[in-house]
Amino acid sequence: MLSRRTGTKVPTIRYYEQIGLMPEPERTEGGQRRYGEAALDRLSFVRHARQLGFSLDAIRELLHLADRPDHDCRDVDTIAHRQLRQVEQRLARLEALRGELQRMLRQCKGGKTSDCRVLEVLRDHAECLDDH
Amino acid sequence: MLSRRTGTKVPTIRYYEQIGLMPEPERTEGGQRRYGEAALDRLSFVRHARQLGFSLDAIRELLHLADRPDHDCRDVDTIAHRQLRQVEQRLARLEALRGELQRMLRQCKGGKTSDCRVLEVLRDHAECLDDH
DNA sequence: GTAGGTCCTATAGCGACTGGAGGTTCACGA
DNA sequence: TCGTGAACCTCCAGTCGCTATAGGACCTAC
Repeated sequence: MLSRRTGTKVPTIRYYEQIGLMPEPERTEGGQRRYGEAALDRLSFVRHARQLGFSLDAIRELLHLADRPDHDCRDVDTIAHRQLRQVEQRLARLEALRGELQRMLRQCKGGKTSDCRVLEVLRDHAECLDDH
Repeated sequence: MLSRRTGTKVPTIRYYEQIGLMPEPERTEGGQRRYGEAALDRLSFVRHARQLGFSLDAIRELLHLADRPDHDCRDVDTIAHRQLRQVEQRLARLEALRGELQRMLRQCKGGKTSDCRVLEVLRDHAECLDDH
């Protein structure tokens, strides 16, 4: 049910429950979980934050803050900014990698692996432009 | 020694040995590892490829090809191109995330968490521009 | 009543390391 | 030659965020 309505695999929901991100739901007499609307909202929140790249720890903080409506929202802002900075750092790094890979591939003229430029670049770090 | 000369932690080298990326080196009488130049070169190659984002499996293939000097270098090219494509995909995804995070943060005007725009966006996926 | 699909728990695995415990060996200085 | 301290040894557990499997129990519809 919950699984299908949020596109989340069952073991994932189980996992969230285990680490305390999702509350333990009611059970039928036979022991199967039955979820309410609140659980659906919470799971949607978690999944969406995950898609935006937030860590489960960050999401735990966000949920904690969302449960305190009177709290100043500055803390939420801080977490989101932190996440943005992380994304920007990863972007910068990946852009550098892309450049290096492209440069490496441009130099390849075919032939034997013995004079393959790609392998040479990998062998000799000094040939790199940026110091990853 | 090897650890310091390549900036690789000892357990990491141990791990590479365990999964067969690094050969088992000679040992002293007391059982301690002693590495030669070949091991240094190989480890440098691995580390550099890792820094360029290649998976250990891809690196295994690359090493395999590097050991066959007469082989056509097209296979090397293929692996590097695959890697480039992966980097480009990750870049595209991260750029979308950055946009969404920035948009979310621009809307925040401070105040209580109860009307925090950031939390609202997380709650309501429909507010998102792209369908991550 | 029974067939099927979904659910249950528990456990192990992924990639690529990292860290710790508890003990051994090596290199260097006196 | 001995002592000391650093670096090594093996083995195992943990990280993150799931995912998969095995071997059952249950629930719903016909």
